[in-house]
Amino acid sequence: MDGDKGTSALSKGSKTKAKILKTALKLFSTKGYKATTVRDIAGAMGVKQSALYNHFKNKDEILETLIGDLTSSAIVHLFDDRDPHEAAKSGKALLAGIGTKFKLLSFDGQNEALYKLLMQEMFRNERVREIYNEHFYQENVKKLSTYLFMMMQEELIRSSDPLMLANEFFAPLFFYQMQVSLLKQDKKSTSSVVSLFEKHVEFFWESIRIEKKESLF
Amino acid sequence: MDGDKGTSALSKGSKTKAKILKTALKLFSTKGYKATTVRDIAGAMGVKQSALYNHFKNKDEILETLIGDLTSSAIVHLFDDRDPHEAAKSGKALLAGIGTKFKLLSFDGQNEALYKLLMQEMFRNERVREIYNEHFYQENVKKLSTYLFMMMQEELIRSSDPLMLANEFFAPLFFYQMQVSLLKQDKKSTSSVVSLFEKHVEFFWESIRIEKKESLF
DNA sequence: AAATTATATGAACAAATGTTCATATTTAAG
DNA sequence: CTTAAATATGAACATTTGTTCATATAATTT
Repeated sequence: MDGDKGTSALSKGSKTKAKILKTALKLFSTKGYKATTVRDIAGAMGVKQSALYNHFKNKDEILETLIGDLTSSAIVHLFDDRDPHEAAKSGKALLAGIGTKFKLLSFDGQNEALYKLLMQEMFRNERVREIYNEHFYQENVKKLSTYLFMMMQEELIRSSDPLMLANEFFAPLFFYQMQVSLLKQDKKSTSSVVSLFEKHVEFFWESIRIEKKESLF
Repeated sequence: MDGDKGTSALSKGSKTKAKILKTALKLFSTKGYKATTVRDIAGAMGVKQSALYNHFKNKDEILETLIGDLTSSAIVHLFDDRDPHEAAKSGKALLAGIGTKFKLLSFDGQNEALYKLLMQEMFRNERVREIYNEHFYQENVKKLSTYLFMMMQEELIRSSDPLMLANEFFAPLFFYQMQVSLLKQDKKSTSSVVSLFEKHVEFFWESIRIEKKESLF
């Protein structure tokens, strides 16, 4: 019934369902859930409103489905699941990778829409808040803090509160992602913000790294 | 007609108008603008819906007024207007002051509601986006970067890109403010985030300050 | 106290919106 | 080709929602 995306032999049915979700996401993220009507969604895909009810029980179920998809979205899976110890040893490269991932996600249309939906619904929908907090925030910050802790043990970075550091690394990336999203909405240039992603990684790393001992000289 | 707030001799009329705005802000920030009905607002203040139309042309005008108030809100005036040179000389104390201000604002009910309204409407209302960008973001970051530039000249902090630094200082404060707002919504403990405000200032300052020359020894 | 102004009420309306359903049309299976 | 299942349509519905307005009540001024 579901799953199996990417298969070209999909029954037309599930293709339509996917189209509804895609269209709804675009509209929800632009106008907000409440301000988007069932007619808007149907109209945008060249179909009458009643057709949607063959695929979803009601409007709420469309939102629920999108919210459910959030959990498997790219924005909640920041880390490749490679060996943690190896990852930690790579030091700055690991952080640079995360920075780049954030930057790229800012420019991925699908992710951008999900991000905007998240930001708008978070404040009025407890379930969205829960997903944001557990999957998007907590999970990533915790994972990051364990990496940072390992880096401390490897004496790559100075010893301090890993959770604090993880937050300090995470927060600006989140913020810059928001800035990109806002600028793009008005078709303004994003170049100044884009450079901030890299500058952040650089600045952060310089703040925590242990200067190589001049024992070589 | 307007202005003159704080005067106890206010005509009852403007008191009602203020009450409408206060109630509407509370509801808008909780349920979102579109999901809040005129009946909701009237009901919350124990009055019939039609009464509101003696004070505002329509529902939109209530939102417009609240948005207009954003400009004069505390969240856009982070800096006391004391002498810039004096402020810059105070170094870390200046940053600590801003950090504290952010923290306090997170726990001010009025500000919290405005913040939530801002966050929700920003993505679908161009005017809100403009106010956020110009008054809340740009203005503060620019001001902060001039302070940081002065600190560089005073050799209090290391020389680098002031605008980048300003963003790096600003972003986590913004993020932590959001976190507090979300946690409070579910009546969860905010203590861990609260400490992050101070830790951020500490971490940031340690990252940029120039270690006192050991010329004294 | 009378008159004027400001504010509140109740009832009503039109438009918008989510939803249903009987029927038509398309697609897939036997 | 026939049949069965899936999907789309048009029309209608019950609510919800923003708004208006004539009238009532309260407050302020003269």
